[in-house]
Amino acid sequence: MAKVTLQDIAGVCDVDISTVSRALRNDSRVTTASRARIHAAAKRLGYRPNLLARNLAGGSTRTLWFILPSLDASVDYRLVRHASHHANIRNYTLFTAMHDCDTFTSPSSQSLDHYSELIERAGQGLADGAVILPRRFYSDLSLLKDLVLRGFPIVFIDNYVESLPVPFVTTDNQTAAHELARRCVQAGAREAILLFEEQNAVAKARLAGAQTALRELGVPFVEMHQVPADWTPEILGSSVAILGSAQHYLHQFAVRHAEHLTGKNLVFGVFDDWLGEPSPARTVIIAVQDCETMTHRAVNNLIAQIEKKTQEAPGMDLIPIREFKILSGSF
Amino acid sequence: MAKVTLQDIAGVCDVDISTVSRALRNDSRVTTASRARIHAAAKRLGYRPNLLARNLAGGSTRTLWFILPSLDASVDYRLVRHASHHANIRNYTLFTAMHDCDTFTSPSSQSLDHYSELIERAGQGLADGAVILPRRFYSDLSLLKDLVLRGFPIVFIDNYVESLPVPFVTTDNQTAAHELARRCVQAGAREAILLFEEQNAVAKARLAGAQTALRELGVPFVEMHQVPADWTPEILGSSVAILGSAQHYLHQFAVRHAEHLTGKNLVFGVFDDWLGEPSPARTVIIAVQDCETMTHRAVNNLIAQIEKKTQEAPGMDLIPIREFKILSGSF
DNA sequence: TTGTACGCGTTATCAA
DNA sequence: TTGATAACGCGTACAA
Repeated sequence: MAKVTLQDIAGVCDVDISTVSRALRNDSRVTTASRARIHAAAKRLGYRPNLLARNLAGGSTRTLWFILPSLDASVDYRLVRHASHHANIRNYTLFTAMHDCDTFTSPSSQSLDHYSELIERAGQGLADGAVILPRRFYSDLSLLKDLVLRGFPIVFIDNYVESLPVPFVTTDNQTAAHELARRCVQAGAREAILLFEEQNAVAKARLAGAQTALRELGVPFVEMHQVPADWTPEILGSSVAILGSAQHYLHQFAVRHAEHLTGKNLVFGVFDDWLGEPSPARTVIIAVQDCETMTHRAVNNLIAQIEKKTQEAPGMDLIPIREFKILSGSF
Repeated sequence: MAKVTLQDIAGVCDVDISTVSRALRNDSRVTTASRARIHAAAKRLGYRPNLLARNLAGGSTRTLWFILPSLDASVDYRLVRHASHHANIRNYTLFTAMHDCDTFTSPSSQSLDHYSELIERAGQGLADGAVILPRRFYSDLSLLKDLVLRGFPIVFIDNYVESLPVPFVTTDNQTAAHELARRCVQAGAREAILLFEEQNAVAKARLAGAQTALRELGVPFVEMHQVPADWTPEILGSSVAILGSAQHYLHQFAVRHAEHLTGKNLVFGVFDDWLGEPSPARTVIIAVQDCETMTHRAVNNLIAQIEKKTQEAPGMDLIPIREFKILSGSF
């Protein structure tokens, strides 16, 4: 790895290092002749600018980080994809940093360490700002709080941490779940099972939306995080809707209670994605989040913070669902 | 974003900047007293070391890049996860860089630009080495070739580019597909449809393995990338195996030919993952790649190149399948 | 149009 | 044990 520097080129071309620097940046104040000569020499020697040095001198990296726990849900990947796209448009490079990557031997502690380390590094000059997707509540918010207080540009996406004055953009989950539940009933369901957990803001909003819709429609439902003691699957009627945040939860639940669900007329209501056949449901209704708009808003807000150096008014940016898809079996 | 530097701390504590540097790195040659004083001041002022400067001075970033087109297949995510884990163990930080993130308006050119940009940046001081997953054949290999020739440490994973002398690690796809086909026949299939494309090394190896197995067992098959002109789905018998690289391809094929497949006794053979019920198949046999071993080998090889500064003997490291899973329907 | 000199923040090598 | 000083590679006012 012989590293070629501006100095080396300067030596070969017999000019000063600063002339080389200007020539390679196509500064108009350099003779066309020597500019060509210098470019040729640079190419011949295999010169590559050192980004560390350039960023250190320039005071900016034009780099953003997208910090999130994992990429195992396809919606996460879609967010990263679109965020990267919008960052590129604004002439920034976006890097993905995941902090649940290291949860093999000792899940909780390792993961927390890795999370802290990322938050820590974000403010150490490697990035100009960060989009953060906080999937759960972190026990230790001090590092994040420090970062915010020091004025490091941050935008939350999808989920948020209530106690921090940071702008965030998320789906209007309550309205989305309301509509999703309504459509499930419209598709024939006469009772419903809600699989939304209560532990994060997103699921909480979805639970609230679905509850409201079902109450308005007079459709009875149970929530699986607080199953009534006397409830057994046997009391189910023949037309049931099951709503949850991801295929994973619905399928797991269906398999576990397969004996009671077989033969029923099932409608699944889910967010973002469904792979394969709807089975055992007759129909799957999918609420697809608008990842493109979400990331567009998030990245623009972040860059505004960076370039204007002024914190955007922190607040919630609620994005509507992009579309509702209906999936019916082919067999 | 008031940036606090060593200089600021030095001013407050009335010592030299180099003493501060040593104190904060817990160098034993600093008085316990002043070390405490300096640490306190650093904490009070909210000092964060600038990683750009540190890496520039130190000549190394202890950072690896995992460059890949996308993360839409779950196996990709698993590779990144494990690679990050192994990098952390060796005290490196691994970043994920995707180059198909930018394929919305003008797929081919944009994506190529982004790919080139990443390859270019990898060698510009931001990383010490890179694990590269080349999903397809890139039209322009010159940048990559340059990087290799300049001695930048690289390891290919999963797929590879034949003309480059770079070590790579991949699954023993031929043996895997051979076994997968054998198991499908064992599960009752009397003929087979192979959906492996011919365009990349991985699929080619899988195709070859499956072909060999089926010939050995005397089971007739068709390849869907070169369907015989006179072939129509109607000639299918009642027990058919369909083999492909991912759920996506199998399901798409099944839906397209639903009318001819309904009622048949189907066995699916697939790699890595299957979400939801096997429907329309009776059984899905899944060949799960050993991502942990693959990334372990790749990262270790990469770090060996970096630290010993000697190119490891380039060659193919073939990893066996981790396990074969069998998925049967619950309904 | 080109060269000089300094700054970016940190580490490391000398003296003292 | 500490302080001065030189790298690290590049950008850029300022002077020539």
